[in-house]
Amino acid sequence: MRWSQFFIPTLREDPADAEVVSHRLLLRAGLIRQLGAGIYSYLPLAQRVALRVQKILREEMNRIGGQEFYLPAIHPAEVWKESGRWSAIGEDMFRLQDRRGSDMCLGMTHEEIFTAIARHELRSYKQLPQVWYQIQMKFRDEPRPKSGLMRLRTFTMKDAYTFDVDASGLDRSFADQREAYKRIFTRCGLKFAIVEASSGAMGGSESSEFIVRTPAGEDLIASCEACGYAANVEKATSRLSPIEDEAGPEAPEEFPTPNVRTIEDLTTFPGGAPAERQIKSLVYVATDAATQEQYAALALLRGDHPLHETKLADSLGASQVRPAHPEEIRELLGASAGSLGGVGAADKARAAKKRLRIVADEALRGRRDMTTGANKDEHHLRGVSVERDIRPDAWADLRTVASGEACPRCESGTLDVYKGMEVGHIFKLGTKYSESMGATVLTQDGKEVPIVMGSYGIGVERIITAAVESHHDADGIKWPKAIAPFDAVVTVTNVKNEEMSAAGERLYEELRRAGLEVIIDDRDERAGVKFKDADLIGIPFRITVGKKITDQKVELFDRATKQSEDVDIADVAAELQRRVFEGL
RNA sequence: CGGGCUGUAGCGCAGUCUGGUAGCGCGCCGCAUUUGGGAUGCGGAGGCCCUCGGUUCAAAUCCGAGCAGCCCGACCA
Repeated sequence: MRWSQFFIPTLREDPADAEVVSHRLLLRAGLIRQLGAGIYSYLPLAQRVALRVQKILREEMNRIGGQEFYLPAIHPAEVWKESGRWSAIGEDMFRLQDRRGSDMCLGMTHEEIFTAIARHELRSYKQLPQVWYQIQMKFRDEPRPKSGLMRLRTFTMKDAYTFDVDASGLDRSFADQREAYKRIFTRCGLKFAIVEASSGAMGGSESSEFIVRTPAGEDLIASCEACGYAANVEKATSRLSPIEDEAGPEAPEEFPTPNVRTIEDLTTFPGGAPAERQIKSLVYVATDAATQEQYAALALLRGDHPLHETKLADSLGASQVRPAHPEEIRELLGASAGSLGGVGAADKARAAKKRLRIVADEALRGRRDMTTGANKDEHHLRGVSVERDIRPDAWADLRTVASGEACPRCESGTLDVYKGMEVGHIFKLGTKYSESMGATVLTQDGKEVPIVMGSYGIGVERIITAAVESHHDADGIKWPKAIAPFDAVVTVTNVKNEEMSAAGERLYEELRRAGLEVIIDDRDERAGVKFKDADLIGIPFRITVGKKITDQKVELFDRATKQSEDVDIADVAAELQRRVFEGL
């Protein structure tokens, strides 16, 4: 390519709306332009990067037996109604109607569509396993798109689906995908962690996220350096030192607590209790994942422990939970937040004819002589034993872990909580979709069984974003070699100088013949402008053809290390080939 | 959906409080000089001041409604 004719609209100044590093640099380097909130156009430079990412995705998918499909992006509602997700998914789905008034949607993922194919065509265990994938546009009407390509409303996803006859087959397919993902992210120049995650509304038994650490990330990851434990905080646990309680009184004792509204208030109130001796009581409204029925949930935690809402939802089997409104709380328990508690809550709910489910955090197991609200404004109870006086409907891990807590897996480590972005997510789906949609095969002994599925996604834009977040400096992007838009740029410092210009053109042709992706900066600009632009868009290597050409020397500049050296022009092609292809 | 902020030239912004000729920097076009880290001079082009309505002799500016974007939170497959 010739820079003078190639569309690279770089910006000298930072765009006002871009705060996150990757967003700012992708705009400034002329890769993307915004069309709307969470909707971006990819300009030629970005498309070159995306195509290289996709090439890696295809190679690694094909390597584990993947077969590439290309499915529609617009779907009739029927298949989504069959799986139950037409109603289970809320406003995140773009919905529309066709001219006949039939419900349609834009595809936010493709489990239903692939399953619809599988149920018609897969009949026998002999056809399994199958590994199907595609690289396709996805549409999700995010409530809050943000940070450039980090959270988009339309994006490119490599989504793969596996079909096995049984759980052990799924285990193998899942392991294959996991290994493929490791190779993909490594080849793309990313450092990542594989973490346990909640499978959420996706369903299924197990899921792992691939996370790239960056301050711009939206996920919180708890990890232990000592043993390698890593989990999304929506799933992470930690080991707590046990607390020895006194037996306490025979029964809870009520006492007045005027003006006490919070756990904190009660720690300083005369006759109160330290936070770890209090029970925090939080009322939520949960939506059942299967029936869509709404009901109240009372979450109980140790006073100094924050709730993690995803954990609460998972423990209830709810598709979503939200904090109850003050009126709802009063209707249910007859008191305001600040004086709530689990003692007698079930009776109160029954009296109010409301369904209530009480879930207690594991850290409350066996605790006695605790203090909590009395479900009577400005009154609390002391001497509460959780099992004796509350008898929760369920025990679950509800607590959000914090940095510095002890690792749940190893003896010595402590947890570090850091921000990261999800670049890939793999799920063991099991039979959720095959059962609801009737995708079955016959086993060897002639039994009809639902196909056991897995689903595996990688966001192409997320890889690009993570690469920029991980590889940049004050001058611009430093693309990892495998996904850079070009391998090298030949910079002719002065195109009006015949000798430089001619040497540059000859070198450009030679490098192209050597199999390198090269762009020649043949613009009639001053050298400084060209250097700044080359640094900004982040091409890994720059060959500067300048004054030293009289001695047959050019300069080889490494963008990542900023090291440069003079090389004989005759040796450049071989040297570049060595550096570019090394490690790929 | 709640809170905050912003819509003026391609980009970054001033002007709005106190109504009266629409400005600055960068970029863009032409000419000259310059040519290894975002050159200099001279000349020039470029505007539905987000939209609609209202007040006024007069609105970028005041009032009302709407739309859009960004940030925080809620949310998130």
